[in-house]
Amino acid sequence: MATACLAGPFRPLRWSQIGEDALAKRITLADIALRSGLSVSTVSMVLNDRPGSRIPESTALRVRDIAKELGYAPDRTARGLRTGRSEAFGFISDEVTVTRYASAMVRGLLDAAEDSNYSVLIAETDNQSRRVEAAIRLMRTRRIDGILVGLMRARQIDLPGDIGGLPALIVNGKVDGVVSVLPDEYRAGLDAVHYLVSRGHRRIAFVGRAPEHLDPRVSWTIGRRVAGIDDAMADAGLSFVHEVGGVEWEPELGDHAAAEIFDRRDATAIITANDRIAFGVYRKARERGVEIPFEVSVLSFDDEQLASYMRPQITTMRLPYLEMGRIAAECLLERIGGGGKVAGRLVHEQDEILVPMPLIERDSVATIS
Amino acid sequence: MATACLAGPFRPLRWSQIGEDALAKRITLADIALRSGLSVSTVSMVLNDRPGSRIPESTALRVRDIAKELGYAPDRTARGLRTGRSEAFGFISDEVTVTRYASAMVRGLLDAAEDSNYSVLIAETDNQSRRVEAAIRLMRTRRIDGILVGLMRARQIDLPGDIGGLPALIVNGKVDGVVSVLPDEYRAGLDAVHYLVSRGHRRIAFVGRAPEHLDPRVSWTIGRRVAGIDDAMADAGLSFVHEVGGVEWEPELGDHAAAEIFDRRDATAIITANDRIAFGVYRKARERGVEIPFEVSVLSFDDEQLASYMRPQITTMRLPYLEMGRIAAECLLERIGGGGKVAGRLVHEQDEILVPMPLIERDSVATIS
DNA sequence: GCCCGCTAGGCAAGCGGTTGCCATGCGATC
DNA sequence: GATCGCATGGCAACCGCTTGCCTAGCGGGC
Repeated sequence: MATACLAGPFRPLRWSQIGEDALAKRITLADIALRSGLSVSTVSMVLNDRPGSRIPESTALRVRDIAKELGYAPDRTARGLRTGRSEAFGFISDEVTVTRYASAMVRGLLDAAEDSNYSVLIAETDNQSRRVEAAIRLMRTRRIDGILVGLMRARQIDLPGDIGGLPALIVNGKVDGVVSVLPDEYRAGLDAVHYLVSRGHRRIAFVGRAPEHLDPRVSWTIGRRVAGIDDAMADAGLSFVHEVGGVEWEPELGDHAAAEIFDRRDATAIITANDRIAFGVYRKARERGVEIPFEVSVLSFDDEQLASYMRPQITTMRLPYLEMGRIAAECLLERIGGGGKVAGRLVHEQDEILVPMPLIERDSVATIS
Repeated sequence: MATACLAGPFRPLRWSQIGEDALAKRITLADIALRSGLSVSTVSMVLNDRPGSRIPESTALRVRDIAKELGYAPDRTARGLRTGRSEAFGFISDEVTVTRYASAMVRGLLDAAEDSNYSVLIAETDNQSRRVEAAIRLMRTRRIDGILVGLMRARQIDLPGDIGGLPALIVNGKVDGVVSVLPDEYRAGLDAVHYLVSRGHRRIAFVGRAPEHLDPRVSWTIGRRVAGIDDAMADAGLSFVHEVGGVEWEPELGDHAAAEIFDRRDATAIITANDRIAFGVYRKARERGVEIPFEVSVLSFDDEQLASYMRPQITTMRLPYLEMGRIAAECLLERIGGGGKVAGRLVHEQDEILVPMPLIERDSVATIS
C-alpha cells in the first residue's frame, strides 16, 4: 500500500490545503457576546431559544443577526461534552456498505440523519464479533446517542458488544430484544401471486424453495416470502404446475430450472425466488429462443442492481433498502428525541416494523386471456 | 414514512434497551485518580505515555492496571474539545455509497480508519452543491481533522464549500489544488493490449471510443485508458481491425457492436471499454451461438459486480476502488499526523497518486497460436 | 549549613458550550 | 419612602481531558 503513495513522478513535499487562514479563527459564543454586549449565557439561551428564558424579542433579534453575520455555528464537540449528547448515531453493518444488495440502506439512513442535522458514524465489521465489539466501544467513546445495526441478509444474530442503555434498532435482521425494521415479505409473496393471477396466469412454476432457508439464523424472512406465495396460491385455488428447489439462489439454478420448465411446456409464468435465479432463466431463454414474456412470464423478488441489465426489464418485488434505512434512522431519532422533523410524533413500539415491498412492474409479465 | 412505523400488530409503548444501568456510570480519569491516589493529570500523562513526563515505571504500571480493571476508555469528545482534534475525518461523496460501482471505496477507507482508531463521518450529496456545503459545514462543527471527497466516476469538479485549512484528498476525481487518488488507467490500457498480444491475438476490435469522454469534466481518466490502449497497439505494430464508437457505455452498445463484429468475422478478440458493454457482447454471442472465448475473446475494464454474473467469467482490468479508498485514507491520516500505523512514514507529495489496476484473469480470453 | 538539582507529581487554566441560580433596575404598590 | 415583584440578563460551575508551569521532598556537594 505504502508504495502506491510514492507512484508517479516525484515532486517536492507539499500538501493540499485551501485557504489556510480560514482555520485561524473559529467563531464562538464569546465573540457574539462581545459584539452584542451581552453575556455568553444570554447568547446561548437566545440561539437555542430555550423555553422559559425571558429574553425580549428585540434582544434576541439582535443576537441572531450578529450570529448570522459572523457565520456562527455551535461547536458540537463542546456542546456534546456538556450535554452528554453528540447528535450522532452509529451504524454497524456486516457488509452492507460494500455489497450490491443493500448499500441503498446506507443512503436512506444518511438522508434521514441529514434532515435532523445528525451525523452518522459508520463501521463495517465483516461479521467478526471482535470488530463489532471494537466498533461499539469506539462509538461509545464518542458518546453516540443511539445505534443502528444493519445486515446484508435478514437473519437472526446475537449482538456481541455492549450497547447498554443506548437506543438501538436493527435493520434487515433480528436480534433478541431489539426492534427490527424488516421488509414485509409475507405481503410481498401474497402480492406477487395475486398479480400473476390478475394477469390471467393459472399455470405457474416456482423456483427456489429450500427448507434450509427456514432456519432463522439463515434467514428471518424467506420463510415468510414463501408462505405468502403458498397462501396466495391456495387462496386462488391453485397449485404450482412445477417446482424446482434449490439452496443456492444463483443464476445456475435458474439455468437448470428453466431448462426443466421449458421442456415440460406447462407453465405460463415462473416465479423465481430472487433476481439472480431469474437472470439464469433469462439466459436459458435466450439460448433456447424462448421469448419472455410472450412465451413465458417471469416474476421475481429483490430488484437488485442486476435487474437493471435484464432485457426485457424484469418485473420484481423490490426489497426496499432505501426506505428501510430511512425509516430505521427516523425511528431511532425519534427514540433519541432529538430528531428535528421527527420529534413529537408518537410511535408505538413493536418488535417489528414492516416496510412494504413494492411491485416494480416492468416488462417480464404478459397478460393472458 | 411515518405510517410504516405503525405497521403490524399494536403493542404497548416500549423501547428496546439492553442493560439500562451500563449507562449509569462512565469511567473517567478522575475515577482512576481517586483509586490510585494520584492526580488526574498524572493519570493522563501515563495513559497517553507522553514523552518528557517523568513518571516512574512502577507508578505507570499501577495506573494502567487500574485503568484496565475499571475498563477505562477516554472520552473522545472531551479530548477533542481540549486538543482541537477529533480523530475523525469526513468523507463526502456524490453517490459512491449507493452505487454498484464504487462502494468498495467506502470499505477501503473504513478499514484504514479502523486501523488508526479513527472514525469516519460520511455524507452523500447527490452532486448538489448545497448539500456539499452543508456537509462540510456540519463536519467542521464536529472538528474533523481532514476530509476526503469521493466520486463515483473520475472527473474534474469544483468543490463548493470551504474546506479551509483542512487536509484534503480527492478519491477517483480531480479538484484543482487538491491531491487525487486515481486508478492508473494509462498503464491498464497498456497492460490490456499487451496481454491480448501475448496470448497471440493480432486481429483486435475495440468498442467504446467517444471524443465526448475526453472532456475532463466528463472524465478525467478515460482519455488515459484509451491512450494506453492506442499506444500499446502502435508499439505492437497493430491497428484495430474494427472499431465501434459509442458514448453510452451500456449493454445495448455491446449488442450492436457485437453484431457488427460477428458479421465481419475478422476479429479474434474484442476489447470493450467497460463491463457493461461486454455484457451486451455476451448477450449477443449467446443469441448467435458464438462461443466465448473459443470463437472470440473478450477483454474488458472495470470488474464491476455485474462481471461476476457473466459466463464464461470475464477477464477484465479491475478498477481498484477498495485500494483507492484505503490508500486515500492512509495518506490523509499521514497528513493529519495521527494515523497510528501510518505515522512516521514519509510521503512525498504529488498531484496524483496512481493506484494500479490489476488484470483479473478469468475465462474470456483464449490463447491462439 | 546552605544551595542546587533532580525526581515525582500536583495545580489550575482552558477548550466552548449549557444551565441552575442569583443580581440588578425599574415601576407599581402600600 | 420603603417594599415588592417582574423583566432582563449575568455568574460561575461543570462536562472530561490536556498541558504549561510550579512545588515538595530528598540527596549530595561545597
